[in-house]
Amino acid sequence: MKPAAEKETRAHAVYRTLRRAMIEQALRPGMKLPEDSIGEQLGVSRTLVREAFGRLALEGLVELKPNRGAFVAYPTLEDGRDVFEVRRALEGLVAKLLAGRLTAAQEAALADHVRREEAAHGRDGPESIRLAGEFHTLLADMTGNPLLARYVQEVTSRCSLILAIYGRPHSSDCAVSEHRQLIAALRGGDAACGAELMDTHLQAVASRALLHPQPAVSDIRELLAPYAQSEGLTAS
Amino acid sequence: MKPAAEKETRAHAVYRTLRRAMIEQALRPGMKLPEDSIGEQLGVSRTLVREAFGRLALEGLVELKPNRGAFVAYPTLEDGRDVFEVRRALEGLVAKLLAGRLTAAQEAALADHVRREEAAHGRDGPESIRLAGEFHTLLADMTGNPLLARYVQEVTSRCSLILAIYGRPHSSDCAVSEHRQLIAALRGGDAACGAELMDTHLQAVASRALLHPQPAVSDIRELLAPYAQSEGLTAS
DNA sequence: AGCATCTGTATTGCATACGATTTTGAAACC
DNA sequence: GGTTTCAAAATCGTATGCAATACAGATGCT
Repeated sequence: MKPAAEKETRAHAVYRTLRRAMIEQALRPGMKLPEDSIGEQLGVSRTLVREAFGRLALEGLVELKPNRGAFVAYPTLEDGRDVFEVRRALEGLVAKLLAGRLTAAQEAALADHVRREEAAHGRDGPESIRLAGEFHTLLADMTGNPLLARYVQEVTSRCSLILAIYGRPHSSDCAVSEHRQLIAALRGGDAACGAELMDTHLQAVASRALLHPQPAVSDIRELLAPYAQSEGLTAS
Repeated sequence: MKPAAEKETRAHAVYRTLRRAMIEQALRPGMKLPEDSIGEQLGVSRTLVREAFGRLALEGLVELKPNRGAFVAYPTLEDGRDVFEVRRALEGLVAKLLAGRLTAAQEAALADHVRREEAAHGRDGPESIRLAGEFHTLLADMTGNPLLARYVQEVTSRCSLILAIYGRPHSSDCAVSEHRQLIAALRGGDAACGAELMDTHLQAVASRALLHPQPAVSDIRELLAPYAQSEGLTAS
């Protein structure tokens, strides 16, 4: 009956929960992440929270200050420039690998995703940001290169943070049409053209990121509650 | 720039120890890594060993099987191809960024490193492999892009494993001269030329690792060696 | 003998405990 | 009033303990 799915440890659930909370900006850059309260809120012990922190730190989403605790990363503008630099190289490779090799099913999946992006576009809430990122990870997955896919996911996450800090409120407005163009170019099959378009798209995303300060923190528990529930984690 | 005088937690020391042991092939691909015995050997508790495992797993050096424990990763040939594919993209960027921008100090550091590579070249032991990898991480560090540097370090680590499994004994023989050429090209300042040379160098490394030719039958013994060892079987 | 089932043991997943370090905040001092 | 001191509280780093799972050898059945 069941396709022998992975058992998915709870530590990983905590990781995914926190990750999503950060991508969707429920947890804002710079916020303190106390092991105790987060564990309590998610119904797990500090051990698992720490495990998640370690992983998130490696992905650049949290910063671990020795003996002082974990914080949602607050990348500088220069960090942002570095990330985009790497991202362009990685996604350039994605485009090169995918150009002219998209299956019909893949094209459908992409079209479907863009449609969802469009639907979420009105309310430019957290979902819109997440979907825009997921378009790129979806493409990366299609290369069949797991390492490449993981790296793209990571730089995409980091970019979400950077946009959260420096991006203008309506920054993701025009992304949808650019995604459509990109799909068309990849279907066209010219690798150079696809890579080029990907590059200009990313440059556009990067340039949309300009200086813009952001508000401060509030209660972590409240922010996490909806995430905990949707991931199957229940507090006491 | 961050002052961040890291206090270097013991967990990180465990990580570095294990990492080096794997790069230098003291821990061979496929070996079981029991938390208890390793912790005992290193004088720390399982907690810290687990923490190190988590990090190493993310870097592809260990494989974590749920409820079964940690093993030194045993990448397939296809994994190897994927790694080299990403590696070429990343290091192509390194070359592009560095071309014509090497300071005198940097050139000196590179020359010095190549000299050390040459020195270690006679005994083609683990040290030779490690140094060859470190040349690339050294270059990546010089870009001043920490993310790029981390990725290059990671793919380099993974390549070390792959070479340990599939590489021929004298595979790193000619690498030194290629490194010299590369430095010269970067000093020359033509970005395209530097990137090109980096690419061919990496292709050469990859093909030396038998990624392009199929592994011959005679390699089977070597493929099985790590397994044999982890099972307590001794061939020769 | 060959195969399935059971049971003991080793090892992991996770929680908890405790000393160490940092932070807080109030009292003391200039 | 502003700064310094110092103790209490909060939080982290690490070790250890317990339940759950997986593995190996023994036992029973055909």
